Amino acid sequence: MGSVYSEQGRPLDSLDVRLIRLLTDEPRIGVLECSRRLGVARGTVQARLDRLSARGVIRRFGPDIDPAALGYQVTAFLVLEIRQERGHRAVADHLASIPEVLEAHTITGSGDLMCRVVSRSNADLQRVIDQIVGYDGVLRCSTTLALAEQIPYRVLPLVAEAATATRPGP
Amino acid sequence: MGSVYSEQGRPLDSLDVRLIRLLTDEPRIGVLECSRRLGVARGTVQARLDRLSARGVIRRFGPDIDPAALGYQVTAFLVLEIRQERGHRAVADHLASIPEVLEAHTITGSGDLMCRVVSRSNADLQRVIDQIVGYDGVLRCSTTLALAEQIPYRVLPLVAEAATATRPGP
DNA sequence: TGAATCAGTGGGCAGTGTGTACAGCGAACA
DNA sequence: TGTTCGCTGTACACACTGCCCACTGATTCA
Repeated sequence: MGSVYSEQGRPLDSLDVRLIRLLTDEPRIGVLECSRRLGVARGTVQARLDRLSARGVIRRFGPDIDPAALGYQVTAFLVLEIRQERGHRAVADHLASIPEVLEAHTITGSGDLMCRVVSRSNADLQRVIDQIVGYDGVLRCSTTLALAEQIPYRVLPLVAEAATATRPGP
Repeated sequence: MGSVYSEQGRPLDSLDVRLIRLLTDEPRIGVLECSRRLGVARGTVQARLDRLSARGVIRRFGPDIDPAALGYQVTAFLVLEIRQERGHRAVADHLASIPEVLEAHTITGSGDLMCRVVSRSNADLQRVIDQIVGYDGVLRCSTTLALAEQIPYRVLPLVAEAATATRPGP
């Protein structure tokens, strides 16, 4: 069946990539400034942005919050084993109620759920973990601390790749 | 020693939280509109934003790209074991050269590096993994597929928590 | 081959937001 | 008690936005 997204309309072209890169580097600039930097008409930039948003490539323009700056300097990845008879949903709801849980995925392998949590300190992490395993749908929790961020989250290289990889042949 | 961030200036107050929430929900609105919605003066919003940026709480306002919309619908977490005698740096550099690697952390536990990668399909994931283990600094790679996103990445609850947790007593 | 469609261009217009400055005011602090 | 700091309200010049139009060039379709 492919997928909802697989059609992709037309793939990204180099202007899309340059636009995304520009906005990533200097997010506060407006459409007009973009058009000047990219050497195209303002309407073009506007149309490209509309299309990228409509296609879902650009999800939002929200502020990017740094948990560390809020005092949450410890990051950990937890793999949970759950009582499968109750389903993932209940556990996910429980996790969602804990602010320190930043994201959660169901996974393959020996565990059932993987989540990313933050805490104020290693000691504070214990409190968060206690909260998570306090729920009786959670059987086990194995914790992996993130020591240093070798590659901070990034998408730009992927965007560039997506544009070149799907470039139609001659 | 606390940490670089531990001082935190003053903690977030409720206006900060409401501002961040507002900008998250409707990122395209400007400072003036924010001030109207929040019922404060425009200068106040401007000052708060400046402070939040200066403190590093708001990292940027960049566009949030959805890899799935680019055709990268498979997400996986890889745990790498590396030749430690060469250090993490070389491996991290290698990983950084692969667009499908979205982030990477050094970790505690039996592995050395954990990274998040995306690919166009399960078959395509093999290609990405081959690229990663093709580098001889990488000894082993254990792969965990992310099946479903139970909690998409979020920070808002944490922001609210940070504000209430540090609220000064009466 | 001719018609239609679509993306891009360049221009204009009214309305609105931005950057910036300034004076006044209340609360916190020394 | 005086100072500092954050917030308010106001003002002004400038720039940008959203929206419109007419025109061009390329591609698709009949």
